[in-house]
Parts: sequence; structure tokens; C-alpha cells
Amino acid sequence: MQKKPYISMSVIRRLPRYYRFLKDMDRRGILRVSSKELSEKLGLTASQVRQDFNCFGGYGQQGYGYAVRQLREEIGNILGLNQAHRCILLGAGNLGRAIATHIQNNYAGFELAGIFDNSDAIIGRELAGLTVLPSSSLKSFCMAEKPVMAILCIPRTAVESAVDTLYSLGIRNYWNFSSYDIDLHYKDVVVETVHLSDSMMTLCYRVSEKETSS
Amino acid sequence: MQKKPYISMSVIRRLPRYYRFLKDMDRRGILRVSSKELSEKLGLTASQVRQDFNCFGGYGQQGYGYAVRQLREEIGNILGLNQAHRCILLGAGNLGRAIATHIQNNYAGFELAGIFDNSDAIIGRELAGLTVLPSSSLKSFCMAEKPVMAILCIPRTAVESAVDTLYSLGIRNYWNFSSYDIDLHYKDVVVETVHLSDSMMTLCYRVSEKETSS
DNA sequence: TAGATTGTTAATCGATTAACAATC
DNA sequence: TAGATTGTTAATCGATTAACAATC
Repeated sequence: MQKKPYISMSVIRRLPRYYRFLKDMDRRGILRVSSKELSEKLGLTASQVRQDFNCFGGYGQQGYGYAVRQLREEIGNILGLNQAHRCILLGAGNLGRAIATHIQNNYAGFELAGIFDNSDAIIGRELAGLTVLPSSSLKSFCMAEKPVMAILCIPRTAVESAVDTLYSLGIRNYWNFSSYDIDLHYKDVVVETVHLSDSMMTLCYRVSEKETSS
Repeated sequence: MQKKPYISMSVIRRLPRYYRFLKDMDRRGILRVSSKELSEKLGLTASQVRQDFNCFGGYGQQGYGYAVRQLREEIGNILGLNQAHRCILLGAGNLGRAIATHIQNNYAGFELAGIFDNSDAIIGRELAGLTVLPSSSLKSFCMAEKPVMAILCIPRTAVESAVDTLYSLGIRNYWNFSSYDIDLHYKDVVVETVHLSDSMMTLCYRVSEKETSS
């Protein structure tokens, strides 16, 4: 077992990007990469790249750079991508279907164990290799299968009560696609929220800003 | 015309959250709010809230707080939400359909003018009040309609050539749902990328992290 | 007036960048 | 050895927090 290094959240948020680039380089057969090269490709400074990689110990070699495959693997380990956290998906509308497909195609630490919806038009359909189940079977499913994460692709108004149920069933990790702020209501949960509305508003600012300044 | 204040990007990224909360309060008929109250609801410090609001001039009143509606409107103006930037959507798969619906329901500065796909199964379908058009008509559509933004819900591998085309048609703003980094290739563009993969990997880290530390 | 709460300055904290000795 | 590039320390920068006088 390795000692567990402290890595700040701002570094963690950059790891996926490093990982993607290293994965791509590895696939193209590139063996080594310098902090300078990587920084240019990613739009960072070489200094920052070295600082980041130093958080988790010396994988570089002076005068040579970093071994692409080794570094990629190490970052993958830190992120925990070599695992299969069982998760369930709530809501098999357009967004839910997109996310289910995404998880199936971009395997990275999670395994989709069940999909739930409460629309009769959708229940029973095939999706990402699973059959969409009725929401009424959620409880028994969770007690039997013990998923550790729930992906919420349901309307904002349905999230509060859904989380109540899921929390009581022991689920403490959420990938949230609604604008309901789960983490403000439960303190011992991990929540990653994809804020489409916030993203759109920020984008709107930047577009408008550019127009008025030119 | 008002003087244009400088607002740092970290503040801008918080504005949509303020906006959402203020909108909700306004809808519930609440007239005033203090920085303390708001900070508790949002999980920030009161000091930060005041600093943020100070970037764009004194909308508060000592001993009273902030007028909810006025503050909401001002933030909306800063974000440029009262506009209708014409945009087009590329890709009407599950994700594209979810985004089209989202834009239709959460009007915030953008107006969907055209939707394009290259699958015969999807072309001609109705979506968000529009008929899905074939990608072959993209060029003539853009020359006639002059959209200012493109939303990319197409596969990563298709993005590079799509952006080449869109860029040549004068489009400089992108809402990107692929993991292809547009901004590393064009310097004079505004790109907001929703990185589902990165979000999933960060989440994976946090879930794994919690498990090993307990 | 007394109480509340802002606006704003100063202090702190953390993250990024620069620099360079160590070393492959 | 000479050149390249890391690892790491110190300097800088920016963002957050604390404090409090101003004032409604």
C-alpha cells in the first residue's frame, strides 16, 4: 500500500485533463513527454505541470521527462478509474439516455446496475444493456444490489423526495444533473453537480461581454 | 449607459447561483435579503457575498440588506440574460434533444434557430418547435440566418471538422459537449465546455477517496 | 437613538509562477 | 561531459476572510 498524498481540489480537477491527453499519447505510441510539451498542449505553464505531478511523487526523470504510460496509470489509480462502483440511474428521458450511453462508452470507475423511470412509455425499454425498471421497484432493488451512487436525470422538482428515499437506502454519492443543490441539505454526501443552466448563463455573459467590448 | 465594471471570472461563475436563488426568492414574494442570509443558503461567507456584489456597485442598503428583485435584475443584466443570441444545435441524438429541450424551458439569453443532424432517421423530426435539418443545409442556413453560437452535441471525432466549417461561416461562440478542446486550436473564440468525462472522473476520485479514508 | 447590515480596507490564505540547483 | 529537464524553494499574484467604520 502506498502512502496517501494530499492533493488539493484544484489539482484534482486538472487530473482528468492530464489523463485524457496521456491516454491519447499512449495510444499513439508516444513514450515520453516533458512538462513543457504537456503544458503547451494543455494551455498551462510547465511549472504548474511539475507542481501538479509532484503532489503524488516523483514520476519524472531529470533530463528526460515523464514516462507517458506510467504517468497515465498513476493518475488513473489516483482517480480510482480502475474500479467499478455500482450505480443506478434515475430518469431515462433524453438526458438519462445520453448519460447511460456515455457511461457505457466511457468506462471510468462506474458500472451501471439499474435504470429507473416512472413513465409507462419508457419502463421496459432496453437501454445501455439494461431494462428500464419502474420507480416502484427502486427500494427492493437497492436493498438487494447495494448500489453506492445515484445519477439523477430527473426534473428538479422530483429531486428532493428522490434524494430522501435514496439517502434512507444508504446512498451517499450523487451525480446530479438538476439545479437542485443537494449538498446544502445533506452534509455527509459527495455530490457532483453538472449545472447546465449555470454553464449556459456563464456562456451568455462571455458572449455578451465580447460583443459590447468590440 | 452604465460604466462597465471589471468582474473577475471567479465572481462571474458564482453569479448564476445567486441569480437562481434570487429568482426563487422573488417568486416567493420575498423583498429583501441580507448577505448573511444569502451566504447561509449558498454555503458561502457573508463577506464574500458582499465583496461579490460590490464588484458591480452598491445595490445594498446599510441596516437593511439587498432588494431581491432589483439585485436579481441587475445580475440578469450583467449576465446578458435579457438577450436572444441566435444559436444552432449540431447533433440531435439523446444529448442534443435534452439540450434543445433545456434551452426551450430555461430561456436565458439564447434562442435556438436551427437544429442539424446527418442521420436520415432523425432529419425531418420535430424538436423544440423546430424541424431537424440535414447537415448539408448548414452552410446556406448560416449564411441566411447568421447565428452567433453553435451548440455541439456531436461525437468527439466529428467536432474538429465541424468547427472548421462553423468557424469559416463566422461562428465564434461554442457550447461544447464533447471532450475535444476547441479553445486550444482557435484563439479568438469563446468556448464553454461541459466535460461529462472529467466530471465523472472527479466524482470517481471523491467516491474512492472517501471509501479508502473510512 | 439603537440595532442591523453594508461598503471597504487590511490580513490571510492558497494557488500559480519564477528560478535554479540537482541530476539524469 | 554537455544539454535537458526535473524537483523544490521562494516570490508573486489573486481570491477569500476578517474587521470595523459608515450609515440606513
